[in-house]
Amino acid sequence: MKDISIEQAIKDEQINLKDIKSCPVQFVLAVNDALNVLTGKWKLPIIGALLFKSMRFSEMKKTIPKITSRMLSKELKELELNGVVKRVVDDTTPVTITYQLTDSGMSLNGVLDKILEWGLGHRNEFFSQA
Amino acid sequence: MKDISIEQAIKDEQINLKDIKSCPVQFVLAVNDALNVLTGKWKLPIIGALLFKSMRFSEMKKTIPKITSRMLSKELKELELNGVVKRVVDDTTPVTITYQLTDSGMSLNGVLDKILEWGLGHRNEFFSQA
DNA sequence: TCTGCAAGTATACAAAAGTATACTGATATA
DNA sequence: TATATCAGTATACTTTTGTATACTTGCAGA
Repeated sequence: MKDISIEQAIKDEQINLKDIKSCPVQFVLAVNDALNVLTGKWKLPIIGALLFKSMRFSEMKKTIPKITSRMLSKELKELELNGVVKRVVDDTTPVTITYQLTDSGMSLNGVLDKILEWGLGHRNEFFSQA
Repeated sequence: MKDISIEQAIKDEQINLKDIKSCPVQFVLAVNDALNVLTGKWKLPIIGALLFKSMRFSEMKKTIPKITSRMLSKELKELELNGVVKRVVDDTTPVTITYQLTDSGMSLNGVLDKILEWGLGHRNEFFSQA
């Protein structure tokens, strides 16, 4: 068997996603990446805001209810470090700083759709039997 | 406009998932449900184990490296409360207790696939440019 | 009777995540 | 000159999460 990447193997359907949930390190790492990007009290509101449109720090503070400067700053740094958010410095006077999602960040939209779908289905099932 | 459920509206494509990420309470709650079920250090290992097969407490302890009784117990209770895990008491002597995923729990498989997919794509993009 | 498993509980502690509040330094506007 | 905005930092504190370790009750087998 040729030595190809996991991603290629998946594309080629040599590996079927459903059958390997309990498996290799790379997969665990990938899932963890995704969950780290999504968890904590403020990640979702921040990503949600930026999915709507790119914004400046102060605008985000107004948009996201109850968030403090400290948390917004902290979370934005983390998201930037994880390659989900881009901090763009525009060379006006005074400088304008804009936060926007990277391509990866944008593609979280699909993940969130799936999560939302599950959540709605789950609530239906759960509350109908309870 | 008739008064129909949100889920129906989505099915009927009167609402498009992409356009309402920053919107109604029900949606925020649903996404939160899903994330609560997935976050914390041990939720994923536990769900992963149970996706593989139903298990008893002691078997889970052996299967999941480093988890303590306290954490396993705590997390299982929470997952049960959230309708993701079922605790089945089998009336043998002595009684046998088995943990298994509910239908909702099983359907997390699809969500995890999507998350995994994003994680792999993200790692690719991220490490190729760094 | 002694040992050990099963399915946890109890207590104490450490570390991570989040909150509250005040402050900066540079620029812009009244 | 006084005030306000922007893009954050700094410090101290509380809450939530997770760890370590020991213990419990009921039964089974040697």
